[in-house]
This record gives sequence, structure tokens and C-alpha cells, in this order.
Amino acid sequence: MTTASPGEPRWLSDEEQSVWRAYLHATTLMEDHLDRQLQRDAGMPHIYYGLLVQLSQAPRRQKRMTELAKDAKITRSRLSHAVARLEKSGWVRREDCPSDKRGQNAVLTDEGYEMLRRSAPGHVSAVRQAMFDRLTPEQMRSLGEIMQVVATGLQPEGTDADLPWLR
Amino acid sequence: MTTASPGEPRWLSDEEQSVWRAYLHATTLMEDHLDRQLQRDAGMPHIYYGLLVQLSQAPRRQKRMTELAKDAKITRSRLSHAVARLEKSGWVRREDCPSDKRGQNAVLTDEGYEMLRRSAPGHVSAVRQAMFDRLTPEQMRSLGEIMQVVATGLQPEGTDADLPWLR
DNA sequence: TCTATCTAGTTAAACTTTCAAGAAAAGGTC
DNA sequence: GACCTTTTCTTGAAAGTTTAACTAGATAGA
Repeated sequence: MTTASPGEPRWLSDEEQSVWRAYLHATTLMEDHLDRQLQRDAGMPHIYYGLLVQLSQAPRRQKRMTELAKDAKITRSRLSHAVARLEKSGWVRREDCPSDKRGQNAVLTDEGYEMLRRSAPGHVSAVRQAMFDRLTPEQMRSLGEIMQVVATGLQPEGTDADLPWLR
Repeated sequence: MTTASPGEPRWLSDEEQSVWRAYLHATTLMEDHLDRQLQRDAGMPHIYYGLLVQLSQAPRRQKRMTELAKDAKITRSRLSHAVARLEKSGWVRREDCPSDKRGQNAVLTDEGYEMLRRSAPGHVSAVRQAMFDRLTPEQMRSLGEIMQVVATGLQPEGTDADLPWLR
């Protein structure tokens, strides 16, 4: 249901190939760039940083594990490991959820918030330098639309809910 | 030189933030999607598949390790591990380089080529379905330009050569 | 030649991610 | 309540990646 029907190998045109190569190239370099920048300036990979950002924007700087995993588009297992690591670093703390004894809240600590405050300018600057400072307003708008289309197409099948929301 | 100068935290505008979120979201979903597709249909992650593609397009279906690493934008260390794994699977074989006794050539085996031939249609189909079938010709052209700009901006500093070609 | 330096590739150890399995609580349904 | 299913989160092992150190061979200069 997800992939090919045999017998009709519709290859990519030359232009499509070239766009695809550019896409892979650029996204690879970008991810490497940001991982390196954050590893250097904040001591953690990009995705971990993203988790802290999510927490910093949540109501009481905390979120249920499952919700956080969903918002960050990672598996719960991966999140468990990641939070364990962030806890060891002191940026996050776990708290039992009062209303559901199975639940855990990941809470951004003051140290975590402070770290975020310190490293955010550098990160924004890296993003801006790598992407926005190089694009015209038209290109920026266009990129937004395109990424929106692609994301929507890849969105977890169930159009509405969060049932098999990831893999 | 790479990141911020303190005192001027130029944050992202609302639109920039929205584009950036869409970018992260879409690229994450895309990478997950392709990794899953290839793990299922070819038994290897996306990047390993890319290595085989590179080899399949090289002159005698072989390449020096360093060159392959450079073309695939990964470190030599990562390539060493990857080739070890691909060798164990039988898709790739190592050969001593005749002209440089330090050198190794990674060679795509017949089995590797055959596997590629079998799984390529499904992979192309997955890419097409996730991206090209959803974009207008204008969007495709625009995406190509944008990715080109971004990649160029992140290209290893040394404008000409391959000195510190990666990290 | 002798020596210092550079390049190619590998390796070990620490870390991250994935996969499969599992414990515990919650939610039906009878 | 008893029973079955689902949801939440964790765990351990295997796979993959990163970092730094290391071996061997190539290169260049005195």
C-alpha cells in the first residue's frame, strides 16, 4: 500500500533527480551543521535541544512523556532514553503525573531553562545564517508551502487522530 | 565566526518560525519514511543504500574509501563501519588499491547490484509519492533552487579544495 | 638517507537509536 | 468483580554513530 506496484518503474526525470540530490545534500549538511553547533555550544544533539524547547514553551514547562514524544515526532522509547540522559545532565526532571499513575511528566529544570536562554541566540543565529539570510522573501514563502505539502503527505495515516501516530 | 555575536539576538519572525518548523517537521518525516521503507525492502538504512547507489554509478562499480566518504558526506570512520556491515551482508567487497598500499576500494558485488536493481523501483516510488507527486512544476523548480542555495552556503568552508571537507 | 609531516583507513569506547519485550495502571464489557 | 484489551512508560540488547587515538604508507625537506 505504501510503495510500488511492479511493472511500472516510473523513474525520476533528470530535473527530478537533480532536485532530489540537492534536497538530500542540503538537508544532510543542515542537520550535520546544527548537530555540530549544538553539541559544541549546548553539549547535546539537535533533537535533545528540540525537546527542551518544547518543554520551555509548555504551560508549566512540563509535558506528559507521550505528548512530548508525539510533538517531537519520536518514539516513546527514544524519548525515555533521551530524558534519562537529560536528567543526568540536570536539564530535565521527571515527576509523577497526579491524575494518571502510569504517567510521567518531563519538567524543564531552572538549570535547563537557563542553559536554553544562554544557547538560544547562537542557535537562532546558526539557523538564520544557514537558511533565512540566504533566501528571498519569495523563496521563504515557497519553502514554507512546499514543506507543508510534504509534511501533510507523510503525516501518520489516520487523518484525524493520534492512533498509530508514528511507525 | 560561525555563530552569534552577543548583544544582537535577532530572533526569527513569526513567518520564519513557521517555515522553520515546517522544514524540520517535513524533513524529519521524510527521513523516517525512507529509512523505514528501505529497512523493510532492502534491509538497510537510507544512508547505506545511498552508498550502494554511489558505487553502482562509479566507473568499475568501485570507489576509494575516502572518495566515497566525501561523496556521501560522511566521515571515514562511519564509512568504515558501514562498509564492514555491507561486506557482511555480501553487497560490498573490499579490495586493496594497487597504486597506494594504504588504500582500499569498496566494490559493489554482483549480489549488491542485483539487490539494488530489485529495490530501486520501490524506493523511487516512495520518493515520488512522498515528494514529487505532490509538487507543482513551479514548486519543484523552486525547491531545487532553494536547496542549492542552502547546500552552497553550508558547503565545507575551503571554497575550492577538499581540505577540511567535513567537520 | 633520515626525519618530520601528512594521508588513508581502522579501531575502541562512549553515546544514541531502534526493536522487541514487558510491567503497571486504566478502560471497557459481561 | 472478573476478564480482556489498551495505554503509558521503561528496559535490555543490537545496530549505528561519534570521537579520539592509532597503524601503516606516502611525501617532502634537509
